[in-house]
Amino acid sequence: MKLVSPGEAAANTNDIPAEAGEEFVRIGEMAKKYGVTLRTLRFYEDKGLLNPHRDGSTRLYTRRDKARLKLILLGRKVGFSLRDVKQMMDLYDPTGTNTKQLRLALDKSENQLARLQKQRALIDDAIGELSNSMSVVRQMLVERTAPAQASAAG
Amino acid sequence: MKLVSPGEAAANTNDIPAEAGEEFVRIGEMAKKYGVTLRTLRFYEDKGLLNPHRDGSTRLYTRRDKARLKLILLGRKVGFSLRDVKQMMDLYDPTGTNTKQLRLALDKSENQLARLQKQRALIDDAIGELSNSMSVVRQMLVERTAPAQASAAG
DNA sequence: TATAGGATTGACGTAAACGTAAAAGGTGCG
DNA sequence: CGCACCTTTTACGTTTACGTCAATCCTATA
Repeated sequence: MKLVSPGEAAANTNDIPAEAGEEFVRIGEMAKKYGVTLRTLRFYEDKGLLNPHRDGSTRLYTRRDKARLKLILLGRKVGFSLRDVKQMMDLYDPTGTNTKQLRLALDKSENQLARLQKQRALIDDAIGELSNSMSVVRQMLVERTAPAQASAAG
Repeated sequence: MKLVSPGEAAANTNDIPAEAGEEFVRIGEMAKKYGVTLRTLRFYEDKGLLNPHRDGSTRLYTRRDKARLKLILLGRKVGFSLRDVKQMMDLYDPTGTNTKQLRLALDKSENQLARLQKQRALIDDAIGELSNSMSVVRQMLVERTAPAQASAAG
C-alpha cells in the first residue's frame, strides 16, 4: 500500500483507496521526480495537459500521468509550445492506431525542426557579429591604454 | 535645404529651421530607412535610447540618432536587451576615452557570447532529440500502414 | 494541542518589444 | 474646402510559462 517505491520519500503515510496495485503519487513527489515545480504541474493541469485523479481535493498522479508529463517535457525540450503539445496529445486514442496523431506530430515536428535550424543560423550569425564587435572593442581599448604604441606605429 | 537625399521620398515639403547643413529626418523616413516601425522609434525614445530634436512636437532625427539606432539594432541582433543597450549607451561620453563604456560593453559581450553558445548547444540538443523522435514516429507510421509486412517478417 | 509540513484555489506579477486602436492636430494639393 | 497623409500622445493588449504571494485546510507527530 505504498505510494512510492521503497527507499524514496518516507514521509507519506496517507491511506489512499488504491484497490489495485496502482502507484499513486502526490504532487510533491511528482514534482521532485521530474524536476518541475508544483506550480508547473497545476499549470499543466489547468491547461488540460494533465488530469490526475483526486482524493478529495488532493491530486493523485498515476503512471499514465507520468507518461504524459514525460511527453510534455520532451515536447518543451524540443521547443514545442504547450498548445502544440496539447493538440497532439488530444488526438491520442488508446483504442485506435493513432495514425492521425502520428501524422500531426510528424508534421509539427518538421516545422519545428525548420524553426530550430533557422534559430541556429540566427544564433551563429549573432555569434559572428558579436565576436567581431568584441574584436573592435578590444582594439579600441588597446589604443586607449597604449596610445604611445599606436602613434609610434602610425 | 532638403530633409533627405534627392531621389528619396518626395513627399516632404516642410520648412524646417536647419541652420547648418544638418540632415533632419522625420519619423516616417527614419522608420523606412532602418526597417523599423514608428512605434518602435517612439518606444526606444520612451526607454531613453533615442533623443531626437523637436520642431514643435514633430520628432527630427539627425545622423547622431541614426548612429545610435544602428547601435541599438546591432545590440538587438546579437541578443542584448534594450536595458543592456541603454546601460552601455548611457556611459558614452563624447569628451572622454570611454574606457568604462568599452569595458562594460566587453564584459556584457562576453556574457552574451556565453549565453549564445549555450543556446546553440540547447538547440543542437533539441534538433537531435527531435530528429530521433521523428524517426520513431516515422517507424510507427510504417508499421501501421504496412502491418502485413511486419507480421510476415516476425 | 501546538506545530511543522504538505496541499488547495485564486489571482496578480513578470519578462520583452512592441501592436493596435483612439482621438486629434497639422499640411500641401487639387 | 476637403481629402489624404503624416504626426502626436495615451494607454490597453499580446505572447508564454510559469513565479509569487495570500488565505485556508488537512494531517501526522511530538
